[in-house]
Order: sequence, then C-alpha cells, then structure tokens
Amino acid sequence: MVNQKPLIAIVGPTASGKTGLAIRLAKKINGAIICADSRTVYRGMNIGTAKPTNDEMGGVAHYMLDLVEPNDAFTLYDFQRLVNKYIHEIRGKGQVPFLVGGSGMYIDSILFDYQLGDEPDKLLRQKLDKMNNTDLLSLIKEQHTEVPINYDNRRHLIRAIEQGGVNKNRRKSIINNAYVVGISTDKNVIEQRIRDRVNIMLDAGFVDEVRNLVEKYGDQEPFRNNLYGEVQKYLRNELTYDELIERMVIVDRQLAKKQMTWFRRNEQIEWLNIDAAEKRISQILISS
RNA sequence: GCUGGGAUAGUGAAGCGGUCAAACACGGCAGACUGUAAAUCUGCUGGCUCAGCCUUCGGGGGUUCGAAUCCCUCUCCCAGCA
Repeated sequence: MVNQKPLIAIVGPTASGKTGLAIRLAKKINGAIICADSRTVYRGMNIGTAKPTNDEMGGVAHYMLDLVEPNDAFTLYDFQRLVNKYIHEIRGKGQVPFLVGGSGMYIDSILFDYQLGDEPDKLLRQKLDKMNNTDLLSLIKEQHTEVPINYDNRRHLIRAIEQGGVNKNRRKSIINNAYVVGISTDKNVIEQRIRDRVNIMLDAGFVDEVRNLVEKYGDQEPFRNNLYGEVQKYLRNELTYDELIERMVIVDRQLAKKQMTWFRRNEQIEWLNIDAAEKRISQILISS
C-alpha cells in the first residue's frame, strides 16, 4: 500500500450540492462514492432523502445505499464498520474513495476513527428503555458511573449506563491520508434551493412514498421527523397542502442548520464554494 | 349605514387595573452530543452604557397613585342586520 489513494470527504448541509459534485469528480478521476448519510441507508426512503437516482449516479459506484429496512436497527457502529470496509475495498481497486454526506457524527466516526466498544446488551437496553430519566440518572449515580454532560438527554443517559461511563476517546486530528472539504453556501441560496427541491420532491410523488412506507412499516423513527414527519402530518390532515410545503422548507432549513452546528466542531474542514471545492479536490488528487 | 366581535412582540395566542418587557406555542439565533444523530438535549430571543434603565400591547385623547387591561374618539379587519 505504498501509493494508497487519499480519502476525500465532502461535507456540507443538505441541498448544498455535494452529491452532484462528488459524482462529477468521481467520474473524472475514477472514484467511488460512499454515502455518509443516516437516512439513505434505508430502503424505500428515496425521494425525501434526495437519494441519487441511478441516472444521477452516472455509472459511478455508490456504497451504503439501501442497506436495511426502515424498521431495522442501524447504528453508528454498523455505519463505521461497513464504511471502513468499503474504503479498504475501493482503495484495493485503485480507486479514490469519496465519503460524502451530511451526517456529522457518522462522518466523524470515520475521520476521527471512533473507538466504539462492544455491542450493547439488548436485554439491558430493553430494560433501560422502560425507565424514566430520573430513574436512569439515579441508576448512573448508584453505579458511580460518570454522568453525561447532557444529563437531560435520555439517550446519553442510557449510553452511559451501557458503557459504564462516557466515551472520551476523541482524537485531536483526522486520520492520515484524508482530506475534508466543506461546501460553503450562502444562507439565502440554500433557502432557495431547499424550497425548489421541496417542490421537486412533491412533484416526484413524495407524499405517496411516505404513505407507502407508513402502510408497510408503521411509524418508524426514520420517518417520524423532518420531511417525512411533515408529510405524515399532512396525511393525518393536520396540515393543508400549502402548509405542508412551508413546513417542509422550515424543517429542511433546520436540518441544514443543525448539520452546520456539528461541522463547526471540526476545524480541519476546508470550507470552499462548490467551484473552488472542485478545483481543490482535483488538485489534491493530481498531487497524490 | 346599523349592531356585535376583534386589533398584543417575527407569527399564532394568553393576559382583562398593580407582582407585565408581557404566559405558552411556533419561528429565529447559539450551543452540547462517540451506538436509531434527519435523533436527543440545553441556553438566548424589544432596546441599552444591562443586578439597572428606556420604549412597547392598532393611532390619538382621557380616568386613575398606577392601564395591554376602564372611558371617549379615529383607523382597519371579521361576523350579523340592512
């Protein structure tokens, strides 16, 4: 592995154009795309996740899409394990792996090589799920395990109990032979792109997609919130069609904002506009 | 044209003489977060020279020690009658 290709991570908020950019680059320099997205792993969640269509992929290999059913558990651990495997495989073929997506924690699990422990005990999890926050906190104190910073966040409480503390193995810098480029975007531009995309999704049959998913799987977490959640409200007649459009715009804007909050933690992201990003990545790949 | 109802911060909406810069929700801003993360959770959200002060509750005028809250009047909306 003398001449191993670098890992190119392309991050950015939803609707920033990272997918399109990655496909262009991958075509140009023989790359493969790994989708770093917590929702496109689910089969059937296509329109609302802006999952690239076969047409859009243009023959570029895409990994991590359609891995599980929406009612299957899919965690950070699964993501990390598979992505690392695919990075290895892609490099083995002499191709450049592009890690592209907007799921900050998932991306960091690769870039910062999170050391995740053993799989949590399912029975314990079931038991903890039934407890309220107060009891979870008492249990943590009883066990003298470290109380998480967000002690109002029950997920963190549950995790603290499962791992007997808080995992603090955060590396200071990203792994070797990797570059992270962030697609910087003007807020107003994103707003407009989101709005346009909402209409495109709706025209493409997004409402039917959600209806079918709910019929088939019930109300699963992957489609409880965000775009999917709003359509569910519409299906329950809690929103008019016009209200649905506005809510979808709001909820997607909020997603973009939350994504940015996560990305700001990583000081090694090179923020560039889409054209500059394309040049920069091409330059990295030529010199490596 | 008459009769009722209403106009409250970015929006919706409480408040109906003092404890109101004004509940709550939404929206917005900022943040935390290593196992469902597009999750979950936290703080802020009139202005300022910020433990205090100033300007707000459609406009104007009154009553009162004191008004978003009472009275008069004007403007605009909604409903019923013409």
